[in-house]
Amino acid sequence: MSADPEQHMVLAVSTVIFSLRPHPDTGEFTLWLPLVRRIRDPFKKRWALPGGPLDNTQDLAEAAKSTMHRTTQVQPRHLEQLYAFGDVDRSPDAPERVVSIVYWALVRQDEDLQVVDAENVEWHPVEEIPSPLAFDHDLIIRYAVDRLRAKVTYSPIAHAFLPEEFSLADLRRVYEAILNRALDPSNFRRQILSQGTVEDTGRRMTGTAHRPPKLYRSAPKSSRYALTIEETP
Amino acid sequence: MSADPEQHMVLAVSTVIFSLRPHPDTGEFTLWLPLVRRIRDPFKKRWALPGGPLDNTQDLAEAAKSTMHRTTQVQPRHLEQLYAFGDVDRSPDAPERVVSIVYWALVRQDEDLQVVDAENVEWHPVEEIPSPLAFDHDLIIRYAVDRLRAKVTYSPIAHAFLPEEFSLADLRRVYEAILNRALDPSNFRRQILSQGTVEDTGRRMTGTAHRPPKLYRSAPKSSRYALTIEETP
DNA sequence: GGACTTGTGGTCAGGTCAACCTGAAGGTTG
DNA sequence: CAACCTTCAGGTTGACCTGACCACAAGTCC
Repeated sequence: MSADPEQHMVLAVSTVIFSLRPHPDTGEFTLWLPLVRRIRDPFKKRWALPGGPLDNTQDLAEAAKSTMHRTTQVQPRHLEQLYAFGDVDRSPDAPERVVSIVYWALVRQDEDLQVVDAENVEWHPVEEIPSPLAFDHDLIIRYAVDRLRAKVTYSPIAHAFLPEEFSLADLRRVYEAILNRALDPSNFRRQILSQGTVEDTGRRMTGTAHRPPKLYRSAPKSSRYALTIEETP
Repeated sequence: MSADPEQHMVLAVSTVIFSLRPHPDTGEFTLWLPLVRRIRDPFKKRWALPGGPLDNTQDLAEAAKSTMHRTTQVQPRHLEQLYAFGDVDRSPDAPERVVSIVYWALVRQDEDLQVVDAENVEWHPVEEIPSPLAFDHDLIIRYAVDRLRAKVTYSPIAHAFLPEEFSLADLRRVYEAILNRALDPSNFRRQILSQGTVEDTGRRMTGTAHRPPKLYRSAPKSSRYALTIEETP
């Protein structure tokens, strides 16, 4: 247990990095995220979220970004603070008490492809996490997925998964992967267009085996929200 | 400035405590919150949110609750983590870097009335905050109010302001105070009843100068949300 | 009793959303 | 080449939600 008053306290940053890739078996798009295999106790050899102690010269979001880049070489597209986890007993057997400020991020599909798995870093489909993870990281991931699902329904963050230009069907497949259910193409189209978060590029995709779809880009954000603390690098 | 790598880092808890009281001038209900006058540098004599360093043996929420009780004698009814503020330059002139995990809470009207203002603690209407506050506390309050406004529209937290039994008009006045606009009594009634968060006690208020309203109590929470990290003491 | 105030219940028009339908525009296949 | 298949693009319909408004209920106050 960790209730020794004399014990050292550590402030750390953990990161949940979402990417979108086809599942190797089914070919369906699903969420993936990188895990790091721990090489020391506690939880030696268990998988864990990328993270590290907070550097005294970095803002929290900076620290999250550099942790992400250091472990996975990705540049997050959407970055947002999730929660601060700090229960006393969340790191049993650890020599020190750890308070983790968790950030979650979305990375773009095309950038993601350049990624080569480093040693002790592996990407996993979010429904096939090698549980139990170290610490309370299973809980953190569940919470992050819930937040992503909720947020995608009222905020245009899904664009962050896609490259510069995309068809509405691409965007719909992103939503379907996140929400894990099929969406009516026609209704989806109407909703997205009505909210004004995408704009027509005037061009169409070529080489499709069917009617070529229009290409869109995400519209420059109008300041929709009065106040936002989220960072979007 | 605070970018000295050798500098000490402190993990603190700050709290935004919302209460509902009539405004002394207009008699309209508005949000109030307690502030503490700082007695030492930095920001000596400025008003600040109640808070304190995180004790090594306490969970974050516990620490928030004990800070609230210590400074204001209130027992929060709804308690929720707001955000972790940790930019390097948020405490200029402070001898150490401070990362603050902020909680916000709602306290019940009737409990609130027992409160006697301690020295250096004062309650203020939320639109009449004595700005500028210490540190980034103005920003924190704005953020907390935004969150409260948003949350009240999709979650039955407003009940936390009211005593055990209340009329729908009482509840409506709470919503009106938070959202800062008038609501149609009839439509409000329909919405609240349809969401099933209150139940009829079978009794009516007495001694009113008009038709006596029914009394309701808040319904036992069904597990509406799949996953919640919020604490409601 | 009559005026007044607030609670309670209902109607109605407009908007939103999911389910469904139809045609357009390409490639694919015999 | 012609028939066909797939996906995009756009429209229609009905269920439901919401806000504005109306009418009555049930007390107190003068």
